[in-house]
Amino acid sequence: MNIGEASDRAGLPAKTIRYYEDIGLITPARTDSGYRDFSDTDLHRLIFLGRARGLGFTIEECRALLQLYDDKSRASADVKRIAQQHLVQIGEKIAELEAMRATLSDLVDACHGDHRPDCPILTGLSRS
Amino acid sequence: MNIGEASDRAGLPAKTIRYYEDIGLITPARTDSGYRDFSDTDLHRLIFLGRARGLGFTIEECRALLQLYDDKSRASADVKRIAQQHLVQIGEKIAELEAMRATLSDLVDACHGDHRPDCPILTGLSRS
DNA sequence: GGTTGACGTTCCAGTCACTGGAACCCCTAT
DNA sequence: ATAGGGGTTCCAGTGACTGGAACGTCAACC
Repeated sequence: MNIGEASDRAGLPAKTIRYYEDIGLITPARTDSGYRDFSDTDLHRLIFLGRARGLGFTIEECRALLQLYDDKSRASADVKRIAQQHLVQIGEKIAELEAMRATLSDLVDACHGDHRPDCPILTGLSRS
Repeated sequence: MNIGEASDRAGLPAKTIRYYEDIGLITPARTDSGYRDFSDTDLHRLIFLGRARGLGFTIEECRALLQLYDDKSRASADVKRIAQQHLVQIGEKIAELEAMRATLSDLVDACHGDHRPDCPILTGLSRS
């Protein structure tokens, strides 16, 4: 199949697929005229990439996961370790955002939000 | 004060401060020899920027907030609106990360994590 | 067989918010 | 005079794409 169909079926923009080839995550075949020709295996890798990226894995983590995916003798523990590290990172990010939300929420609550120029949000942001 | 002291007192890398000048968020004076010369007002703006960025406001949001900060006749409602929009965005991001965490957590739980090659995480990522 | 239009190709530049590094200048102390 | 620790500019790179230009290919229709 060519890139349009692969794009539809994997749910990834064609641009992104070309980019993934550029950085060596996939290596689709080529037709005589130079069109990319995606096999089912290529498609599966693209779907895999879409999911893993959707779960917030970085490209390099995806590369590592794909290597494990290809490696028939991998230990599932290797995969689990990567996934668990990533879970920790997600947790940290959530905590960070929740701290932001709490701080900003306090500032917003303190702001009367009318036409007067006095604003606790700006004061809160600038106090040293 | 020159950039090193401003950097220390604002808690921002000198590189970042130069960048902020580049994109017009601050315009410190210059000495005869070309060194940047930060006033207290400049420092306050830097602190303001550091806080706002720390709360996840984008540079353009910071620019808008700084304009409101400078505008003696602003309405606090304008500031509140920006902050509330940002709160919504933070909430969305948290929800997204929590969905990721749930999915990935399920996959990790399903993985026995031993030396065997069979791995539910990889299977889960590739199933279409 | 010619034309149209959708699809494909490559390559370059831009995004966002910095960050690193090179090459150079200035200031103070010894 | 020199050494060092500042400062300066400018260019390039990050991550993960995305937009656009300029061009090639394919299938369908007349």
